[in-house]
Amino acid sequence: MVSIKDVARHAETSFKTVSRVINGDQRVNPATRERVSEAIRALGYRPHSGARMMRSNQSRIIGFLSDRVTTQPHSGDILRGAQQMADAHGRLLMLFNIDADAGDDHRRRAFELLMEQRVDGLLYACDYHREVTLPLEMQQLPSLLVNGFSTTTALPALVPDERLAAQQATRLLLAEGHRHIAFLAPNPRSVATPLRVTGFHDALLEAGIEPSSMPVITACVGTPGGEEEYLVESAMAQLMTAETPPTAILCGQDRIALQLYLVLARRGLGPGRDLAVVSFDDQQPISGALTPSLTTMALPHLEMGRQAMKLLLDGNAPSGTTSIPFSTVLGQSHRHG
Amino acid sequence: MVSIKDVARHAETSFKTVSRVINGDQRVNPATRERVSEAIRALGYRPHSGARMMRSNQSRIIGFLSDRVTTQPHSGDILRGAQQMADAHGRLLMLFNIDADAGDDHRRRAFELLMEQRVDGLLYACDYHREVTLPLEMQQLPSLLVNGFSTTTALPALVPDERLAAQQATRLLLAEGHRHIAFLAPNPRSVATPLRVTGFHDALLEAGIEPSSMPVITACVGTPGGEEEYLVESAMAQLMTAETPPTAILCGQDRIALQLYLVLARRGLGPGRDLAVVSFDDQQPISGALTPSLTTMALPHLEMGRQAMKLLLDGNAPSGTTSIPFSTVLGQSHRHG
DNA sequence: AGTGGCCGTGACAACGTTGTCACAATCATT
DNA sequence: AATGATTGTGACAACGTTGTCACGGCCACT
Repeated sequence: MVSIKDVARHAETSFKTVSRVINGDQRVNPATRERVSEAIRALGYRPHSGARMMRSNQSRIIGFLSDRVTTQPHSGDILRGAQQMADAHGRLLMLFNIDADAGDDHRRRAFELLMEQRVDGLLYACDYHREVTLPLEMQQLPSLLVNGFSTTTALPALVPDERLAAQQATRLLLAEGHRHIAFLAPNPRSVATPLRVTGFHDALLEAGIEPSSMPVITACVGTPGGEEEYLVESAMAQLMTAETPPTAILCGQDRIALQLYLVLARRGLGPGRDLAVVSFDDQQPISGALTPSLTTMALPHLEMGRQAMKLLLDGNAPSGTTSIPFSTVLGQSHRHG
Repeated sequence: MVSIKDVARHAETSFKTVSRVINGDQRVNPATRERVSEAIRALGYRPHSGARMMRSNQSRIIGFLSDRVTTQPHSGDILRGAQQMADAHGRLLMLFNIDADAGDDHRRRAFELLMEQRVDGLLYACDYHREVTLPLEMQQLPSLLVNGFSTTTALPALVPDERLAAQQATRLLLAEGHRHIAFLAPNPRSVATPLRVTGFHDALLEAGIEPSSMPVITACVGTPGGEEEYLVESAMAQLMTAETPPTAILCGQDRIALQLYLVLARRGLGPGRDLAVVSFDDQQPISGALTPSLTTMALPHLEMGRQAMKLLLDGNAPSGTTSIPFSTVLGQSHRHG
């Protein structure tokens, strides 16, 4: 492999001067600089990151510990956002994925391997919004938690603003004139669920509606991130036979919305025509395939990834947990019937 | 940061002996070895990958160039599989994602950055099965293409066996006794489409059915991997009013199956009851949420990732393009009505 | 007892880079 | 014209590790 000394020989100068050119040092004669640049091109020289790392004592690498991020389809955007921002700051990403069945020692080993790479910082990303127990060693270097929170460490964390998203989604339906809105709530074992219910209620209160008068029905049970079962059929049967059936349904997640579309189709009802539907998450395979197009609150995965990396690199992450707003994807399904 | 010399001082030996212990050299007195191990633990020593890299002239890092892999939800499993296998072989993964809007120079820069890291090998993964033009420089080091193929370079490549999957899916329906099967074909601009049609026809021929007697209708148009539109409603209208309507539908992808479920629901028909349905891809958000459960041919993303990494590390990748079989996910939807 | 081989250990150089210091040449200042 | 500052350049050490070589001590042979 061609080194800085080979370049120096070719450009007939000292290897130190070559180093200066590479690092953009101004105090180099333009003519010399040109000779050196030419030699670099001619020889196809590439700086050796290992040597640089040793001298400068920093790697310009950020570790990305992904807690099953690639398992759940849509959260991969966290990774994408982080990578975008890392690249914009001239950093590289070293990825280590931890699978569901992995124990605590596996995670510790992953951490250890990244430390051996002398990563300048560490992002720990979860597949879905939940609590995690982190290796305490993570506090040894600049670290940030994405899409999760930890009560055992004081690391800064970024999570989606579930409450606000629910509030905004509900406002959307209220603005269309709906006064009878049901919430098909997601898995009660998910941390997002109570927050989304709160947001739902907050919006109702704003509009002067008594929250307890609006039905909240659990439409998904099972293990979050694992095997889940949907109860949309029975929930809708219950709702539609009530004294005052809802004119709008807030679905706790896109999978529930998908089920709802099917139930409505079987009943000859059209979303956005006979019944307004708004959902959460914006899981592309679903939201991109449903017709009429689904109005959904998109999880800010990309944005969380970007922000997390930015905060990490700027070194000014606020301690504690920061909530990132969802973005609203307007489809046809929330329209008034 | 604590170095090998600090450990040596603490263990009262030479730093060379410490190096031997770290690298598992057998010719070290057990007592000394124990003293050194103890010192390593006590001081929290971690080998410096940069220094090792420089001496040994290899990084034990594999570059992963992802051509929008994290954009399309389900293909992230390629990354996951590659990481699993890399870890099993004591390698780390350096990730670089190229976004859709990025030009050729962006890709070349990504390659250059990975080369500066002195990666020992390179995986180039595509978000969906398609042709790519690769930077020719990739032939400078062991590289492998995953989920795509290149006609401009001779790099080994792994792709899903679309033809076989379609053949197997069709056999499944034939085994249930169906003799009138329609294929709702995916995007004609996708490379998978003609291969899946061929597999469909191969299975029909095996069963002694004239392929041209079975309808193949395009049910998805637009830009593959981008904005797509589905034509399932009209396709089904056409099929169900035909002289001999099909008793089974082969859906070219899960998104089409999702649409089909909706169309059938509106017509009061049940998949797996009134009409058999088999699909492709196993996009979890869809296949995991549909009821009755969808029988679908799962894209071998995880397996391709694992195999690609294994072939790369073993250094015996067969030249040319290798097809990897799908796996069959049996649900209820393919049952006989 | 003398010879050869093995075992455990250490001295030293080298990998490719950057930081520190120094030096000569040029320029601006007194 | 002498002095000081600046500019361009190079010599050298150092980062943390591993490969090469060599050395002393012990054992098993002749």
